[in-house]
Amino acid sequence: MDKPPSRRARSHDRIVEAASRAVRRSGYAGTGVAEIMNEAGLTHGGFYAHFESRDALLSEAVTRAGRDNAAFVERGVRRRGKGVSALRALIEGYLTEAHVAAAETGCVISALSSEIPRQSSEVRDASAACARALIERVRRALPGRGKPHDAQVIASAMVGALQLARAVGDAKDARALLRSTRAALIDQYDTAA
Amino acid sequence: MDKPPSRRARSHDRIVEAASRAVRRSGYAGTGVAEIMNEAGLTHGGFYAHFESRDALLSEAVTRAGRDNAAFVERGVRRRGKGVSALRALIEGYLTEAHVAAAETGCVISALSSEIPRQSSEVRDASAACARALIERVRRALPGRGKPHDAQVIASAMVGALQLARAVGDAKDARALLRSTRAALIDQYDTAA
DNA sequence: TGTACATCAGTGAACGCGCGTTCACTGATGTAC
DNA sequence: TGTACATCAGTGAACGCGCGTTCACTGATGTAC
Repeated sequence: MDKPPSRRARSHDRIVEAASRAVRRSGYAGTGVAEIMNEAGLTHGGFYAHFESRDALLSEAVTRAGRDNAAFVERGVRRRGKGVSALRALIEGYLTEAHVAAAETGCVISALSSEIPRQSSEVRDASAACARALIERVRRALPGRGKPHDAQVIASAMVGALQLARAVGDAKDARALLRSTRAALIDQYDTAA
Repeated sequence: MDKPPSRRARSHDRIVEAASRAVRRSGYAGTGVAEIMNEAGLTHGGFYAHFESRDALLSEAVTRAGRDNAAFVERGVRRRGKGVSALRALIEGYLTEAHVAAAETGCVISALSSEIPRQSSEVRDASAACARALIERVRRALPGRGKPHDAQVIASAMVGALQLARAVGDAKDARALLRSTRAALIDQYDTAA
């Protein structure tokens, strides 16, 4: 059986976990080493025993955030998935007011997308992988014979709508944006509808 | 007739113009007072004679960026607009590789969206107005009797696709994203097609 | 048109602050006997 | 099971740097006569 993780491994994990939330809450630029170490219950001095640089942490954090969120989405899809297509469950889970409010635990691409092109190649590569994974997750949820590029369009609309909903500031407008986009995507791409 | 603008007004204008590009190139967090003053041909000391704070500049900059880009888009739509619907001209102008590459002069929402929720209320309000203006511009381009919420969906897909295209890093994937989204939006919403 | 003066825009040095990073040290962990 | 010691993870002070902001001063602008 697995031996229990070392103290070091547990700390490392807590740091990355804290960073994966911080990065979605505060953005790449707003995420500081000292703050994260503090959230992980440590002092900032120990940071470089765990990571080569702040960017190394950011790239681990975004990868972790993508993975955690994917797992969360999978659970949601399975839970909703009684008599509802996977695509519909995915879209309805993503385009919710709860997701608008909870960026910290939500989709990492929607939380960071416009910052991605400005990052170091290390962080960009990790973030690009998350973007691809998101599109791939949409693709797998498509009913039988969706046109090959539908996943790209659906992912674009989902990410754009969530971000616009967060950006417009007004709750009523945000709701309208989510509702319109949910309806349009399900109407057009969910053949089971 | 208009009296010529004062030295002060000309400087103010150069600063805001420089900031409107800087903010799209480097993000809110990456835009510094000294750098912008330098780009405007001034030294940083004079900054606070023009603006109450850095945030005051950022909110002017985003407003300016939105207005300039809107004007640019209008010109593009008119230029393309020979025998092509306004909606098609708008979508085809927005979802291009040139726009992916030229964030600095492009749509301010696509350049900044994920950073917007983290800004001061001053900057957020100015940015939210740009987001609304973008949706409104799409709405005006819709053919006769588009369903009332189509503009929200189209704007979401445009913003999302442009950002994903910038995020995936790979030029081939970016092109595919743009192409899919252009085709899907025109196919579904451009009744003239 | 020219001079004298008041106002105003811009300069550059300085400030305090928070950041990423380094490092000598300490205290905890876990192995050897 | 207990002790001695080596290794390792974490601490906290310190560093240099760049940032937003302030300010006393200078040089340009433009008005009054």
